[in-house]
Amino acid sequence: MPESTRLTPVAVMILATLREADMHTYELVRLLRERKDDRLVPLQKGTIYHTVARLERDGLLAEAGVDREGNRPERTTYTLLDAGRRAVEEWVRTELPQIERSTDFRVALSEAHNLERDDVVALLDRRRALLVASAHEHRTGLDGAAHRGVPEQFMVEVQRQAALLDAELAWQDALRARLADGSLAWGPDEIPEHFTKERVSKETTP
Amino acid sequence: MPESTRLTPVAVMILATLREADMHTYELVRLLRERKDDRLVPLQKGTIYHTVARLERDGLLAEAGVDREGNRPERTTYTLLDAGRRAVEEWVRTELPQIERSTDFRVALSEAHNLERDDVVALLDRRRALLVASAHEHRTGLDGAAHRGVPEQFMVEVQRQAALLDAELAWQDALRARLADGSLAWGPDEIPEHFTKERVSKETTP
DNA sequence: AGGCGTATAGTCCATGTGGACTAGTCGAGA
DNA sequence: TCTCGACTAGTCCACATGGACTATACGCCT
Repeated sequence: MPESTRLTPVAVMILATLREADMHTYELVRLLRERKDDRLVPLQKGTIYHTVARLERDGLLAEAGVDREGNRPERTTYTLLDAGRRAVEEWVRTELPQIERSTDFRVALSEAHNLERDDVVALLDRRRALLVASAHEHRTGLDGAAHRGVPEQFMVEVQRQAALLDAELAWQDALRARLADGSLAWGPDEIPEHFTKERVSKETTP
Repeated sequence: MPESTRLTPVAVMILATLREADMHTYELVRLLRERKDDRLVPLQKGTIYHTVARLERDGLLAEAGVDREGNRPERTTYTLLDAGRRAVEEWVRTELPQIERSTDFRVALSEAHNLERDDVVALLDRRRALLVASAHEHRTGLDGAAHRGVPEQFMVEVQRQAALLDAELAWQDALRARLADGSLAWGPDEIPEHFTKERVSKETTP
């Protein structure tokens, strides 16, 4: 019943962040903004509070107690459930091979390190097929339009898309190669441990 | 009072289409889908009906009478008002120089032919500055991360963005050049007239 | 002639999102 | 010491979107 409703990119970011440590909602907001994750998706407070509530309702995360610091309003700390952990992985697996909805893909790429190297390579291969097909479709569309005498000014956006698809393909092939030959460190096992500790503590205890 | 609320991409497409001819909502749906404009933005019926209602409320378009063909349910035909015409132009002027929110930009680019050549060139120049700045920011961000020992696997998405920014810059410079030296026909005056007539009639009388 | 599928035309509700608003607390300066 | 502004933490409402649902009419096959 949980993974029936599709996750939003914001939801994925929240779950992925909770993977690192339990925290309360306001801290999520701060942390995500500090890390500039709003460069991918606009992170409004309202949205984040709503999303956390939904995720709790759907059993992907749960309250882990209420604490109050000093005299401030008490705040509810949340923890990631197993279902949540799995949901992130599944979402990445779904979105990583996609080519449309590019912000979903960017988020998926940002969270791809939650998956194993081989997994990612396979997903990128599927994506590659779509990229090639789409580039081809754009080219034939442009040719057809040219033949039918469609003025070029109406095709400018399509031309751009074709150009960017080429660039994307080149970039992705380079990434895939580095993943396949092992020259790019990947996954939790290959994170230098000094960095693992640093990650959360640095921002949560300023 | 009208242009206070920002237009959505769907709204812009609707207004731009009404520029060509008056039509009723269902026809808008069909036409936009036939032209594959849903490649830019998902075009749901619900969304379009709602959007048209909003646009009417805001005085950007208006009823142009109700007709019934044969015995079919009667349908309301809408016409574009002057405020609507201006709103499209303004929207394009706002979104064309932007670099984030890339689907807005793609729509703006698709509708850029509603603006004059020089206008577009100037807007693209403003956009170019942002592209250059963003590319630079990404590069320094990557350098900084490398120095601080951030594992590369966390920076993959940023690397991609940097690569795509380069490609975008190259594409845009090429377009700008063709606009500036006149080698790309632009604007309503430079559409071959056989095509102008063809455009609406072909799809509305099948 | 009757029935079935598809096209036409549109409504409605659940979900998601963004911005405005509330309200208490801490720190710095007049 | 009082006040003002900024930070903390969160609620609430209006708007946008998507999908399901309704209902009639037309064309085609049998």
